[in-house]
Amino acid sequence: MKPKATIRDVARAAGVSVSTASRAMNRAGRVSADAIVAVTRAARDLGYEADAVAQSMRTGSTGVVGMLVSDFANPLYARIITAVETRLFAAGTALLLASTHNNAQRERTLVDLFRRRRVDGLILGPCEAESPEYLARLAADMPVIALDRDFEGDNAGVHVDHYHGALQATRYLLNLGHTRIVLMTPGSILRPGRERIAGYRDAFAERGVPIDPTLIRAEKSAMDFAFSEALSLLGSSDAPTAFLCLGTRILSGVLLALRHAGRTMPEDVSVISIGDTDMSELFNPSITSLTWDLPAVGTAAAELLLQRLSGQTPPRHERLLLTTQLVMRESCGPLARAATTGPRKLALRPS
Amino acid sequence: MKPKATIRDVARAAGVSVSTASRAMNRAGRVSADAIVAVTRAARDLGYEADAVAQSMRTGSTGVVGMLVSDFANPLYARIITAVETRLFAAGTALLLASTHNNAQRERTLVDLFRRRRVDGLILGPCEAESPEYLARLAADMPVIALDRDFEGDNAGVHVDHYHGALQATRYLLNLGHTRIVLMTPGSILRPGRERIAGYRDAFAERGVPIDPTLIRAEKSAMDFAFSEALSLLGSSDAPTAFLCLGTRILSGVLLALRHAGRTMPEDVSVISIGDTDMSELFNPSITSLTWDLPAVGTAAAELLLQRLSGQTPPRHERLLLTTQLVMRESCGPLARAATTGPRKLALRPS
DNA sequence: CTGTTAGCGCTTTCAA
DNA sequence: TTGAAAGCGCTAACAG
Repeated sequence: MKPKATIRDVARAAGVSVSTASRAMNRAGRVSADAIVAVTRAARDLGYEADAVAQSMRTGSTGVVGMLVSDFANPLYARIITAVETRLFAAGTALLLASTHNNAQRERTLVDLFRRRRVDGLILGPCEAESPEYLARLAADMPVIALDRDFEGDNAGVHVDHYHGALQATRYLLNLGHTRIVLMTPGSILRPGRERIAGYRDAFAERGVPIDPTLIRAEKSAMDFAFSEALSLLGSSDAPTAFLCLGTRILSGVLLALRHAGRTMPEDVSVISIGDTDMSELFNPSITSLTWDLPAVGTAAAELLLQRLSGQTPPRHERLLLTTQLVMRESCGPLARAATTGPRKLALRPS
Repeated sequence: MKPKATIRDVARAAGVSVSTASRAMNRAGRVSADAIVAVTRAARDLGYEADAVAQSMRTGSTGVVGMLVSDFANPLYARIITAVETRLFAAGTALLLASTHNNAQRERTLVDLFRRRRVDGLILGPCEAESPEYLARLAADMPVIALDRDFEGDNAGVHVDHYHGALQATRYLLNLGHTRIVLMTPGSILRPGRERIAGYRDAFAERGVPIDPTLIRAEKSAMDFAFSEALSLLGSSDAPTAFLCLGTRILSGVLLALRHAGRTMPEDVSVISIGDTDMSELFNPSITSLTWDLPAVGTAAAELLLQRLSGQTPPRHERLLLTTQLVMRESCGPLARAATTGPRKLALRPS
């Protein structure tokens, strides 16, 4: 573990001063061709790598961006993060990643940690108990790009049009004759949750169909929670005939509940999932999915941040709205009379 | 965006010198209770946050660890990373994450980037074209924990016992009467690939069953690749009756191929998947899975690294070997004569 | 127990 | 075009 070469070593080897060495390597200011050649050679020979910490100290910029999401094992976030990392890498910027576990307390701790580390900017995914004021205060201190979060003041963010997504998906199910439609989405405190509930409500309102509020389950997104919720709903006298599962883990829980209750898709129950994962595509029957361009979210977020970092502070409150698509597959069917009134069918396929 | 308070401001406000302020906040050396109180108060009042960059500069340690995996959208890695992050967070260490896309060139670029950033240590997932010498050289410079990689010299790592895993899974299929068993795994250049092939071979050898090398497909792990490979195998005259799908995307590709070819599990073809994902559990039929404790891999890696960072350089070449388990589900069945000789059945379930 | 001082490695005025 | 020197914010000798 030999001590790393410093710029002084390079300067000495090249027979110039440190400042010339610095200028030569950064191609900044006026430097003679001779100096550039000598310094470059010396640097290569010594295996010199500029100390990013010292550079940060001097320049005030770390070349590091922090990103916080609730859970990066969630495939939806994973794809967004991948896109962010790809874009940042192209810009030579590193990514400091941490998970909030949907815990506001932890989020703050992490933000403080990142701030202390002098990250150049922050990308924040949705998190429980988000407070727009908190965000606004934070954004006053450093560039912040929010994903699907409400903002106060003029700040940048990337939003997905969950409202119209939920509207469209609910309409689709209503068109198939369903009215006992369960909406399951993570937290109504979060923007996506609120938007989805609004879309769902409006779809019902359009038809003049009254809403059963007990069918809106906007709480935890854990699989076991979704499982027990779905199971109890399915066991009720006026059981639902369709599920809008707007969370990866929620979908898993509902599918499991369906199997336990001996219901089949789409005969007994119609299901719409979220995000176009392998699961939705490969499941048998394949699952109709409400989705959007996940990588675009990540790329846009990174792009927005990079732009701001490069000083091109655009109109500040730049916001992107991405639209959703409903990918039609086999998991939805017209409402079967039998499913709501007649005796319940037993398991139709091996479970 | 008010300028952040520095330790000088704190010292002045507390009426002490910077060094006393520093000592008070770091609880290092001898400091009077009075000083601690005054400094703590001043720091709080000023909203002081120590500049981690300056601290790193001075102490030589950044409190940041770098991690490189081929693809963090892969749910298996995602779970490992989650565990790593959780453990590191508990230790106040941050995680710099990047994806190699299984590209040796990119891996080196990233390692250099991280080194320049003076990360305290590195956790490296498997990557194509890994070279043990490269790793050894790297590890001479900084603490490196390798995951499922071959090492030269004495270095630490966490390994999964893919050999016995593949052995056990292959035995299981052989016991069911299968001999036309396809082994699909990412890259035979990587340790996991090599180990699995060895386990597969040895299981056949135990029975004295000859191996058909064309059934070993250890190349790319892309879904479309797996799909076309599986489809062509299924279309051959002596089609396989079982698939060992040792990659998340590989499983997806094979399942899709099965559907396209109109084969059903487990009647026509038996399938074993990897990693205990929702997909394996929820698929219909549920899929027998070769798995291991993913979070344990991450926790162990973080632990090993943290240990080394804290100076307790243990016997150096500390290596952990994790065992695999075969989770029995419904996707495997005894070899059906009809499947290999008689006319092929058409799709049995709606696709 | 506390203050003074010397840098960590780098970039960037400022003069030459 | 180049070099000398200052100093980013912090910690750690060292002297008091």
